[in-house]
Amino acid sequence: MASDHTRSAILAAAERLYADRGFGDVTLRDIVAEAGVNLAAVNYHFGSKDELIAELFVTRSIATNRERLRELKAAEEAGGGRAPIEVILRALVGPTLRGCLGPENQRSTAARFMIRASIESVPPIRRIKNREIDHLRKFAGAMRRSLPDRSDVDIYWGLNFALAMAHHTIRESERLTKLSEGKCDLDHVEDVVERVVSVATMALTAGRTETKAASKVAAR
Amino acid sequence: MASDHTRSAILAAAERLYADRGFGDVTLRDIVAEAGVNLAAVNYHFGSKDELIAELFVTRSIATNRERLRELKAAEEAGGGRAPIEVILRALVGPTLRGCLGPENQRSTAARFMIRASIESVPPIRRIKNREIDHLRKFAGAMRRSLPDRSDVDIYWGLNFALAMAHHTIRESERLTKLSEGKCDLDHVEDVVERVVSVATMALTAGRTETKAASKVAAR
DNA sequence: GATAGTTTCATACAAGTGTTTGAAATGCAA
DNA sequence: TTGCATTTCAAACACTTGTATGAAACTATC
Repeated sequence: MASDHTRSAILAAAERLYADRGFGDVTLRDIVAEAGVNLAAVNYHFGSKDELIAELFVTRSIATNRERLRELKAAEEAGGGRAPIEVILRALVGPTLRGCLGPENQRSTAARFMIRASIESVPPIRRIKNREIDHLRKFAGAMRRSLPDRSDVDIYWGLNFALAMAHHTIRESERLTKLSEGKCDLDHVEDVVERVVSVATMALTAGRTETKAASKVAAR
Repeated sequence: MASDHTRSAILAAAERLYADRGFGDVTLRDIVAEAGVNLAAVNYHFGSKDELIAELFVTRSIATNRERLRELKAAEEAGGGRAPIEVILRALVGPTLRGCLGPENQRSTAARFMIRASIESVPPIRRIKNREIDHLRKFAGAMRRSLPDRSDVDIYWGLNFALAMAHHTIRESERLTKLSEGKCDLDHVEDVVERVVSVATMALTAGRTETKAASKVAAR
């Protein structure tokens, strides 16, 4: 393999264009024009358009997942195999939020790309996301160890809600800013992380009889 | 206007196909074949493909919004202009969840269509969703009246998280079922509603010093 | 039952898509 | 240099897409 020049030029151009304009209206011709390479180069180097998109997404998401697991492992080792639930949740939602939020003008191309991927959900990306379950199971396991009294159902719901808050906040960050007339500050990412972690922790630790709603569920 | 037959056949066929196969790979030709009408009928009756999609989505979402506001208004009138926060949240997420979850084999076409719309987010639908802010403001107002001691920021974050949990649970219902190996039961919709309402209520009412994470946020 | 307005239909159009092809250029080893 | 594999390139291919057209069929009114 000579120098990868064409290959990485395509990857960079594609990520930039998808980040800026979404998957919907970026064609291979747009990408090769931006990269300054020939149209056939995409199929030569990647096989197909979908495989190009998949490679972009896989690269970024394994980076995020590695970061998540690194934080999780560090926390569990520090706690002798059992980490506080807040720390686990922070390892779960922190990397994603840090990767996608922050001052808009200094958001990396990678971050903007991942936001697009989260909003538009194109087939090759959906396929990859479906394989993420094993990764989530590791977090479910850590949460179970952290909260041995909680039922599996409660653990899964807590996990689900934590991801919900993080992803939805990313997806709808523009709308939240507009709705709150700028009062909700999404540029201080660590504050957002703490808000999400805080609520998810409450969801997971609240006594079953603390609220009418919760007890109603638990009583079934 | 004669009999609307063609027009409503197109609407029904389109909704069914979009619900089953998503927006990505349903063409006008698929729709007219399913509806048993001529290809040109779509442009004659709706102007364009996008306007057809928009009409489908608008119809369904104003129905949901009307139901939400009906519940909200009833609650506020019963409480003399101030409703309990749980009831407000239930009015916010209840209609959507009831419309989109429930036993899979008895989910209406409309429900499956709305799930698709929530997952795929195609341009004409995104445009409509952007106009939903005014509608959400009404809920923000009711929540402020219900919790006069809470800051606007907290209110908006609570609203955001409530919607996050509802929508994410709908979008990822399949994954949650798989992840939890069926332990999280999404068929009993009212239980799901109560879980979401319960967590959102905690998020909105928890004392600022109840958890370390929350106090950290409030201290800024 | 003729007429005007609406609706349907087969067909064509224009444009854009990802992909393939086969030859030309390039790089590299012997 | 020669020979071989890799990479680039322009061009064409094969299709699909949404939309437009103009004639035909229909419907209701007078």
